[in-house]
Amino acid sequence: MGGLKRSHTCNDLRAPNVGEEVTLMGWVMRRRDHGGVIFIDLRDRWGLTQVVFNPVFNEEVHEKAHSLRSEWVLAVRGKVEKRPEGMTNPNLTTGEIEVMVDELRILNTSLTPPFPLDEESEISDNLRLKYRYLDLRRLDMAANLIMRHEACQAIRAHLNTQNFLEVETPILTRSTPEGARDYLVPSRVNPGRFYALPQSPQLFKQLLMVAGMDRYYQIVKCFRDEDLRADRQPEFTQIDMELSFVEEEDIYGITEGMIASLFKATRGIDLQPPFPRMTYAEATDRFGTDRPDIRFALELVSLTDIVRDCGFKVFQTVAAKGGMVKSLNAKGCADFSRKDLDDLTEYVGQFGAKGLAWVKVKQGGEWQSPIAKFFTDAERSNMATTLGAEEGDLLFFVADQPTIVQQSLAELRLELGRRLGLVDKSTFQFVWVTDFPLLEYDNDEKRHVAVHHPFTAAKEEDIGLLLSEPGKVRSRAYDLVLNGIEIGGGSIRIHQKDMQERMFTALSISPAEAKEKFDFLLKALELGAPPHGGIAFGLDRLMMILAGKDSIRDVIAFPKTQKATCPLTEAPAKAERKQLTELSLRPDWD
RNA sequence: GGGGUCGUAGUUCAGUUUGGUUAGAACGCCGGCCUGUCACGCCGGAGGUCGCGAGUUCGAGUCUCGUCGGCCCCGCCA
Repeated sequence: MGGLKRSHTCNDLRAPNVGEEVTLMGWVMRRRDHGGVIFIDLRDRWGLTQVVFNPVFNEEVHEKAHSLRSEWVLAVRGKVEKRPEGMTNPNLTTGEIEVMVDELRILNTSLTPPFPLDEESEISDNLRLKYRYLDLRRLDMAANLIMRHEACQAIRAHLNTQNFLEVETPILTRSTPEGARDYLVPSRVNPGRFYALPQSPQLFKQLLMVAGMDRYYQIVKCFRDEDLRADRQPEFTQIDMELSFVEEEDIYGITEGMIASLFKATRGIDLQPPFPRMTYAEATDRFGTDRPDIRFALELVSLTDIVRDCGFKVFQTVAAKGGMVKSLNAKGCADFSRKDLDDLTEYVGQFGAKGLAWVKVKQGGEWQSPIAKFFTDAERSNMATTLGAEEGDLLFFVADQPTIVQQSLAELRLELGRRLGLVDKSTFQFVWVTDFPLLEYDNDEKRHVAVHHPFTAAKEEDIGLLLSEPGKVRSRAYDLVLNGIEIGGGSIRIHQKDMQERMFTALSISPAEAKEKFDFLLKALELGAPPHGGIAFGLDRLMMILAGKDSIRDVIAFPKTQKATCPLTEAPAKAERKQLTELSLRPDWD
């Protein structure tokens, strides 16, 4: 750097610095060459400072500055000057000053970048990821990483005051059944054996409780080999916590404090814990989902009992066969066009709904609807009352098996919320969802599987039902939902060996299989395991929401494409034959 | 595994509906002019494997089939 030493960043200098001699280093963001005076916006991670090359001030340096181009790396030494009257830039934090350059060092040149590095241009994801180091040089992307750093700092600071211990757990571990597909790593020294990358540090953090660590946390990578989404990457980061001698209320309190300090540190927002709570049963009943967006109403209304004996065969049959008829009232939407209704019908179709019945409530409460004629006056009036229907409203109905009704109406509700502008994007609405079912029946596997995971404790009063009516047992699991997005979940764990064995039985995991795969856990549970529980948060999703982005890729430095590739490194790549042989792998491809 | 959508200059896009002369625009880039700009301005210029491969046709950016890739979604994600 030619003996120059940086004195300030590009977001440091203000009016009080006028007169100081400073040295800045950074990238050429933009140049405005007037033939005479030349302006350069110099950029670093912190911001922009306008540096000026004036031939009257220093002719030699001005001459040299003509060659400067986008993204060249510079060191400039000069004097901070107050901008002339009327020339300040209120859009820049450094807009009151500029640096009159007396010495210019070109630290590196740059090819013309493959895409503009401003904040406005929308570049295709492929190109952004291929040149991610350029993409991240953009100030808005840098801001995301900076905010993520601040979030991690706030989390650590808060948990440290609460007597937590940060402990690392293995990345090379063993596959456990249930849950997502594992990433496998072959073992060279143990031919035919494989490590699995952790889907979460679940068992290790429980073992840390058995070890007496009492309060553990870790900001840790987790791996799941499943298909990607805007909010799902194959490797993602969890804020993982576990606590001993606690029950649900302790977890809620600790994490509400942590989330509050996180929001304060990153966005300056004062949240008001405690967050509202809702049981799983209530959430699915009112919103059709276990992650309700409570920023707007438009709740689902059950009509199953009302239409059980009605004249409309579709509804009647569904009700008779144990299905469900639910509805929602889109207030004031009776002016929706035929196309709107067709679009929405198609929309709910992708969630399995075979149709979307609708009613437009006209003058005097009269029904305009293809299905109006199937109902008696009394039935219509009964439904209208239940739905609070008024003139100008649009009523939607879905009749099917419960899972389809709930999901399609939950999604229809969100879609209507978006279309009608019901969502206040500036608010953060948290809700704890509690009392999840412990188990659900899996039609493919022909057995019950854990809704949360196999180490989740059942509610005391439901334990008796574990083997007789497993589907009715409620668990001590909880999720934290923010604006309709699941940002975290956890549970109070099973801490006694016999209870864990009964759980495996309920899951149709044989004692032999349990011994083979979970012997280490069962042993630990009979060697003084304390009562414990915990929770884990999706850091990427939290940051996505805090940064106001639609994809977690925007808050991850080097994310992967939807096909789980990295355009920058071109991972995954082919392996050398020799490497595979060393791993005792004999591929039958190529 | 499935559905949708996009792929044209370095970038972002128009052109594809209804096949037809030399594929356009803006920004960027290159050159010239310019001493107060801040998305500087003005003048000029260069720049194209229309993702790839077959096919239909006198003729394909445009139609058909296949294929590759980006994105969104369903399934999947304890």
